[in-house]
Amino acid sequence: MSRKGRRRTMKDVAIAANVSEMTVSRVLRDKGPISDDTRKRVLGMVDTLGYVQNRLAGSLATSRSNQVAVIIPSLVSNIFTEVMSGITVALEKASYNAVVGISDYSLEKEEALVSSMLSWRPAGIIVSNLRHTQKTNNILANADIPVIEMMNVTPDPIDVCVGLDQSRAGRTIANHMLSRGYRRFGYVGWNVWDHAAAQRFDAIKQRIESRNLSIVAPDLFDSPPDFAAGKNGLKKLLEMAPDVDAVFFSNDTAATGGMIHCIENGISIPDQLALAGFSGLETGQNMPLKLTTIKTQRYDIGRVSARNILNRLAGQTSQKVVELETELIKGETS
Amino acid sequence: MSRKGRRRTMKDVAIAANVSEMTVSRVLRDKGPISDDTRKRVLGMVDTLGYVQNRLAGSLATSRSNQVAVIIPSLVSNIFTEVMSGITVALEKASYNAVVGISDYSLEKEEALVSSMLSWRPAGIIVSNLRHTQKTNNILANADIPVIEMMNVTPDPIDVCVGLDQSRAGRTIANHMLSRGYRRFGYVGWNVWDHAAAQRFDAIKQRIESRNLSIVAPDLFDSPPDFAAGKNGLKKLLEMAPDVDAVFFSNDTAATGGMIHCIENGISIPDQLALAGFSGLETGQNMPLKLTTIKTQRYDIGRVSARNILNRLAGQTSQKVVELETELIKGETS
DNA sequence: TCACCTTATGTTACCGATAACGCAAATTCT
DNA sequence: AGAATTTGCGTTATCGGTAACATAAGGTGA
Repeated sequence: MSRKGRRRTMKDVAIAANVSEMTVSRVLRDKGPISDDTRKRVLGMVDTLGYVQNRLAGSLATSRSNQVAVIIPSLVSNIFTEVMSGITVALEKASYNAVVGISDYSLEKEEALVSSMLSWRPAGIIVSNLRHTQKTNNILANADIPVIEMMNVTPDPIDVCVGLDQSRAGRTIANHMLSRGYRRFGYVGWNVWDHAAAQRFDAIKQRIESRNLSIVAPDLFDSPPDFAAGKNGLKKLLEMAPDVDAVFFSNDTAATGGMIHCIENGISIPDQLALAGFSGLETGQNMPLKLTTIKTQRYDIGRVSARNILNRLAGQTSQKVVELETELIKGETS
Repeated sequence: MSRKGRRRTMKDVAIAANVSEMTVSRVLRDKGPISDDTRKRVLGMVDTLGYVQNRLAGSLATSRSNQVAVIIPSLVSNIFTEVMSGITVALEKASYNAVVGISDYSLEKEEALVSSMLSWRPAGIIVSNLRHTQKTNNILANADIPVIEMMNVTPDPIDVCVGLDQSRAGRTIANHMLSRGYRRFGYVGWNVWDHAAAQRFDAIKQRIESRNLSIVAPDLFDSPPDFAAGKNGLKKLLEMAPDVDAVFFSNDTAATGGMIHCIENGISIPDQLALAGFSGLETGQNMPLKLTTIKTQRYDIGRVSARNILNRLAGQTSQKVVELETELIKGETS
């Protein structure tokens, strides 16, 4: 318990309990037959000495780890915090821990994070989206541990992908808005680095142009759109193109900001302007007008990704592509 | 580069480059004099073999690590995501990584996380708030690494605390609302597990009662209040106590939800009802009415906590208590 | 009673890196 | 030119655990 001096090791406990280090190890891992007497003695000494396992050594010896590396682009968006909840809850049940890295939507940072995290020899790794640097792809392909690419799906993932069909989601929301009769479209979003959002936008644009209509999509932001950016973005968009009658946002948070802009400026929704978001966050559904959006299973993406890793560590196989359903929420903003 | 076979080690690289393992190690860590020729040969082999360092071994040998453990109560609240940003940005500059654990506001989970994370021998640890189980306190006190308790301040932290004076913040906002002339107060929050919120509430209550006024504070939630809970909580509060003229929320997100409730129900702010939040989130300041709140330096709490650890690892000492300023935002909701 | 199986523990050899020290060749100094 | 450094690299021991095998004591069945 003393503050000074070097850290306690198994040897200290072993000597104090008058057994071998191996016996201490066995007691702590509940392996092999141990007499009640020794167990008690060892655990007692662990406690009085304040011994804390060194998993560096353990993991090195067994080449096993209970850590799963997770790389997400951002913590600011509620999307990824919900995904993280799904992951941590699923891992926790199996006494695994998530080690999180934030890439800030930068593929270079992602590459650095992947290298750095793999050097700790995690049991598995979860990365976001499908686009990576060539080197990242290489490293992941040779990592020899389960690799999940989450959020999006593709026929040829590095290992396994868990997510939703972003293009189909884009088409669905576009079709809905078209079917509601809107004809002059705008887009408030940020596609530069967010490849999934870009994919949705492309699908939206394609649907709209296939009807010989067009969509105003100015490049408004240099960072992922949050509430304030959505509010401000809509304002700017309306200055540039005052006649749009429906606006797509790249996410619900931005769309909610847009709704506040309309409320503040007496723009009547959906008569004057219709709004559509993406994600189906609680907040959007609790606004004065329920937001039209696509509901995604964010928590489940995390949960399923984590479970997939755990299952495979337990020897099971899995499909390469796990697609989760989305659902159109018609809402009151369109 | 081959998929099969065991992981590459330094030995593989050493043999391939025709040098000793030590030389490979030196090249990779940029230590000691190495001829350009050897360096090139080694790095080339590292690349072609796809060698990834094993930091378990390295860290074990040096008993040094570039990981900092961070335990936060939740990711759902924007507060902690901003704190996390501050931490990761600060650590990143020094090539350190944060390893995050979520305690879900449970002191028992926190205890388990602390044990688990310390077993990986991080360079330092950051925990949230000041209240921990006795065992957690013991473990942290004996951890022999920098320990930061963040968000709150106390004269006797385990090691160092970085945060704000929650009680003073509570008094400040209470004084402001009193000075605006409100007299029938309500509170929408969740104090059961969030000790910092409870501290603020106690201070608010004390101020109010010192004026011989009272505050209606029903126990409305069993989970930290988010947007929907704030909206719903205000509704319930007003059913129970229709005559309140000012409501404190335990955070801005909930207060924003409350504002939406008022907008939907034609409750005029602040004439009929005044609202006060806590945190000073962007969103609250972008609502139709700027929220009255206390602005806290969340990003800085994270940044300063991380820097404090880095500085002390570099041999510098620091004060035990680092208090960050708060600022009253008078807003338009009071 | 003896071979045989449990049960409970100890011994030895590693896991994959790095610290500390050693030493030859090349360079600089006097 | 010979001594003193410096440069460039190798050897050995060690970090703190665990797998695999060994071993001693006690119980069991024929």
